[in-house]
Amino acid sequence: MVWENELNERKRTILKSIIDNYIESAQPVGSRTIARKHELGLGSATIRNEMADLEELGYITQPHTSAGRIPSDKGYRFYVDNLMQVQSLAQDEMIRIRKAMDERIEEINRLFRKASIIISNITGYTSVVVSPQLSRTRIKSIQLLKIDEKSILVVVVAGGGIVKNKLISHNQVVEDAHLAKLNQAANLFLADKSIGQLTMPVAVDLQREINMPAEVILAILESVDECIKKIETTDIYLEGITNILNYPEFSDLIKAREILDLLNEEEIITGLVRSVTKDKQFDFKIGSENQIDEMKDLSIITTVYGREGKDVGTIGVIGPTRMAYSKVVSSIKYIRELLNKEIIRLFGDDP
Amino acid sequence: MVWENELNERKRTILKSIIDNYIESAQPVGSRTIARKHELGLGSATIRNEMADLEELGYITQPHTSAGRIPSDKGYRFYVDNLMQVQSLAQDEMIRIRKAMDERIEEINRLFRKASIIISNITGYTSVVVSPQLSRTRIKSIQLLKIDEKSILVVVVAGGGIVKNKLISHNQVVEDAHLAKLNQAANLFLADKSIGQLTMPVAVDLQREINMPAEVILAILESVDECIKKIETTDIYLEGITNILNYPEFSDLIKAREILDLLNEEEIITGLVRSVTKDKQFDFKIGSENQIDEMKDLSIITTVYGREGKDVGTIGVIGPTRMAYSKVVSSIKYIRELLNKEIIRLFGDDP
DNA sequence: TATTAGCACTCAATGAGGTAGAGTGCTAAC
DNA sequence: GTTAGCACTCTACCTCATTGAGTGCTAATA
Repeated sequence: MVWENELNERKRTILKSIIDNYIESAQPVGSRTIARKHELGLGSATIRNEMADLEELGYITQPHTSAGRIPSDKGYRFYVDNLMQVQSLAQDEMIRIRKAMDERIEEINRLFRKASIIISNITGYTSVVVSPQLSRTRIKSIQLLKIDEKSILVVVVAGGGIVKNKLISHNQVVEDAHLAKLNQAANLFLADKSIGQLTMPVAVDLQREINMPAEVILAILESVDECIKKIETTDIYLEGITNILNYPEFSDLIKAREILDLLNEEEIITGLVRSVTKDKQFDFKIGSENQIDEMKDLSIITTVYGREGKDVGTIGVIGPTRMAYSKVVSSIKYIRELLNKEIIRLFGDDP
Repeated sequence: MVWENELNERKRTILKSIIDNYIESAQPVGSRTIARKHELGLGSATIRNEMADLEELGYITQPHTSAGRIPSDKGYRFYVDNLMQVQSLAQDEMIRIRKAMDERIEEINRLFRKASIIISNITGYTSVVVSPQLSRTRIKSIQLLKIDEKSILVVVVAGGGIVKNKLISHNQVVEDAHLAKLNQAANLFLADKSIGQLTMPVAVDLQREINMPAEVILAILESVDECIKKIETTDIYLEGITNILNYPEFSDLIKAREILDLLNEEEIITGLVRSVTKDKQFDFKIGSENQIDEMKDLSIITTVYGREGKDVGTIGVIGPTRMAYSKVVSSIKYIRELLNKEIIRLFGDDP
């Protein structure tokens, strides 16, 4: 791994300068550029020597002999770990974000989508928001409704305005009293947290009490389970996918298409994003650190949001490895703050 | 418009040959190619003369003096109206589609998504499915559920497994009896088809009967209305958006991005697709026939599906003007057939 | 010993010139 | 009416030379 003290102060300054420059210009950075720009009082030759060292250590590379240097993944890694300065957002950007978030949203899913859109707008990259994984302790109520003679609607309600339902059709007439009984049973199982273990025997037991075919009972209970699973499933909100086409590193059509297709695979993205981020920390996955080959020129920055320790979701940005890391971090930080406020407003003091 | 008899038999044959060729090769088609390929017994010079005529009439154009000809929008229009031969799908493709559609789906929305995916897979273009606009006569039941002391869930169920709901929070304790009354009232309004006209006065009227604040009553009735509106709203399922990157005419990054962004604007696509298609007919919008400027190199083929005369949705394909029109038509035809069967299975004999 | 000026060298990018080939339009002959 | 033939046009492609940014190395300097 990166040996923290491998680089003296001067090398760090030069590396930072190279990376900052490259992030902005997308062009390999030469020694003269650094000498001129940065007031180090050093000549370009000295910087050339340092750059040769940095290259040997693997922090930067040369596209070809007579070009400047570009950061390697290792270089970016050192940058985000040690060099990057994160300033807070400019006042006008904060205002812009606040304005966009202003509208009161009562459905939590729409809130996530909105947050995602704002992030991609502000950063210019692709944004990703993964909803928190809600535990079933969050479920408030289960209801079975008779829609007509031959169909029953299962409704499961959780905190935060989340409602899932499933309609079941059968060819048995179900009596109201029986349905009420089943309703009770389902809620009981829920309290028990054991609804996941519903099996045929349980249904047979119930059947003794209420005069309904075991299949119908089973179908109903399975639907309840399905709704609960839906609540427990995380949703993913990706926005600004086509933004990556704005960056010169993806001007190759074939590569661009590959990446767009990848970003459209929600499961893959979910896998990539589900990081083991510690509370409030930012997690960086730079280029090839994302195992997947197609991601070798992309970085992902993620962090968690939500009420501490309880149900946390992930929020992040996907962009080229040459990403404005500090800008992205400060943007996410600010949006997370607003998002958390909204979540608390919506979920209130639920367990 | 196109003067139907402007073209004699030979010109038609040549035009068809040019277009078929161009659709396949994406290369301008020269006179020799036509002379060689097509057994017309004509020399290339004769065909050159005919092509000059066709160009003057506006059916084909030349990218530059020494290139072959490519069809103009007018040429494509004549092609789809008069020349195109639609054969039925190859046996193995039918099997492929049937296999993909095989899984029994109970939720109509998932059915539409699946159909959309299959179309884009089979054709290689972007597919679009717009769900039918359901009229409120289709609504089966409205239910108001008390979730806890301070929240009420509105559930509206329509045919085809469609369920919409909305959760309302308030700071009034609502009694069960009152809720039941409200429930009745909502269903009454529904039968009346006048729920759209709910206004404050109505709520005040209701308030006389049941002891609840007018705001709460109004909020509930408004939510009912909102759910009904959601049911009446069409959904759109776009798949295979990135497919257009496969075609050489969009190898220009800037143009590609423009088109991808356009395709991501669901409202615009809905507008484009909502055609005045007559029953069962296919509707072609070729290139600049789609008013929108960014669409000038794209064509849209749409048709309707669903139970005749009742609630029809739109199904279609968006691709380059150089599209395999006949292949697309036969694919859509076949998928529509399967889709209709499923719809009848799901909706049964509802009104 | 650290720094730097100077210089030879490398390589991508750019542009000019030249060629090949696909295709056309026109003319004259069939 | 059809077509062979030919001059012409234009793009695509190749090659070659030039430019300029940037490097590494060496020798001189502080």
